[in-house]
Amino acid sequence: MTVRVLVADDQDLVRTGLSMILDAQPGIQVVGQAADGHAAVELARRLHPDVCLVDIRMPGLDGIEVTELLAGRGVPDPMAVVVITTFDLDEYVHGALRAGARGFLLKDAGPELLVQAVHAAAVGDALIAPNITRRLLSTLAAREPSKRRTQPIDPLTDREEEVLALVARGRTNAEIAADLFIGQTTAKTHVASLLAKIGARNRVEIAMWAYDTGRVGD
Amino acid sequence: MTVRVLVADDQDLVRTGLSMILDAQPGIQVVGQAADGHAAVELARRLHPDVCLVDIRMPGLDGIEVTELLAGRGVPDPMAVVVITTFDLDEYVHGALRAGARGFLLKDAGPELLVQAVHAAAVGDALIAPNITRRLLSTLAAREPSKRRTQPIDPLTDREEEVLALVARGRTNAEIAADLFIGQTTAKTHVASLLAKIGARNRVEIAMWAYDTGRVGD
DNA sequence: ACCCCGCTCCTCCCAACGGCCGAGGAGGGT
DNA sequence: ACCCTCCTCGGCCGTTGGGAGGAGCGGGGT
Repeated sequence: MTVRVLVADDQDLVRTGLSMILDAQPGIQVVGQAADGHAAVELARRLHPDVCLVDIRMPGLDGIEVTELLAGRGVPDPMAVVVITTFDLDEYVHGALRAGARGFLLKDAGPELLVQAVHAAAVGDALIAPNITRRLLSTLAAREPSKRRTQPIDPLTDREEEVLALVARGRTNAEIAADLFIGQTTAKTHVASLLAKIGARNRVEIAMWAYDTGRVGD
Repeated sequence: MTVRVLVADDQDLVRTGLSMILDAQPGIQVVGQAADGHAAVELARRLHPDVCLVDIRMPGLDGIEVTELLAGRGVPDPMAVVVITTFDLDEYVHGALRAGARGFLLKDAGPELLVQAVHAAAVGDALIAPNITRRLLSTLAAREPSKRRTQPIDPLTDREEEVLALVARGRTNAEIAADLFIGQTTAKTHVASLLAKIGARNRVEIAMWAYDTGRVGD
């Protein structure tokens, strides 16, 4: 049950350093090393390691592109990729996580964190360095403050919620009627109720409200 | 430079257990314990601990409400709150993080993780349990895949971008015309171009597209 | 000089939308 | 029994939206 790891970093010292740290750990075995992105992808596909530890700055393919290829959406057999970098840049973090990374570390992190991140990735979990997590949380929180802003006013009925979802998806009254097996008149009635309750002037404002309150688009 | 911690949990055994784990740690001192939400808030405000460790399930105020009061937006002197729970529910996680938590742990986590989370919170960082991070990442990734999905097709002109923004905000053609100092006919022309370029069937779909591609709502 | 493109504006037409009125039936609460 | 809410549906009517034409003007590129 040892975790098989592939280490990819273009700096020889860093790469061997990381490998030694991991290899010294019981339960972890470094099965391959790569010095550039292309080699990393090729090795990963050949060795099928449990976890790939990849640096962002690499010649050829950078770490994010490697992650995209190994763990991105649409990849048939996604692998666990932990991204590591020297530079604490938001674009790196977002890029890596969007690409499907199962972990993100800075090189100034301690060895314990590295080991924990590898183990977490191996079992399908993900570990992000605490100093990065903090900023991630603030952007995360800033992104969804709503849900209370315009909500206090109204309890929507079940039917209205259904209609709301359809309106917010751009369906016409006729389509809504067909989807819900009701007459268009009824569909119009529900839409009218929504307009009144939400205080919207047209269905686009209904859609906006749905997005802002998180009822759609999540 | 010891970290002063407040532990809040309604279960006596768990609370004292957590306290003992932390107190046994060099550099960490438990300065207070609370068995319900109200006591936690009151104690926290009196003792000003460096980190508050709060359970979610508590009588009176639950952990999320406590977090909101101690670290929420609008709080003058926000404190570092680490939330801990037995139940791995998405609503808990989102609620806690939105409330301003600087950490999130499950009770089945190891003592090391707890200690690391406290230290991270103390210095302003945040640590989230790996098994939670993983799901957090997937919802995070699912939320912003766009920006590429429907974009490849069309370069919008400057004017169209302006009209797009207004359409997505629910303005009528007449209002758009007034805002941009153009005739409504022209406004309609731009909207028609948008419909064609984006492939939308009505202005709600234009608004949807605007939200999905991140041109509005960020 | 030319053409292409973006911005502007026009007309005609019909479907969709939204406001306004009313009304009946099912279900829960008192 | 009564009331109240929700869901269902009808008609009328003015406004808005969206499709299909065409057209003039200015700037940049060849």
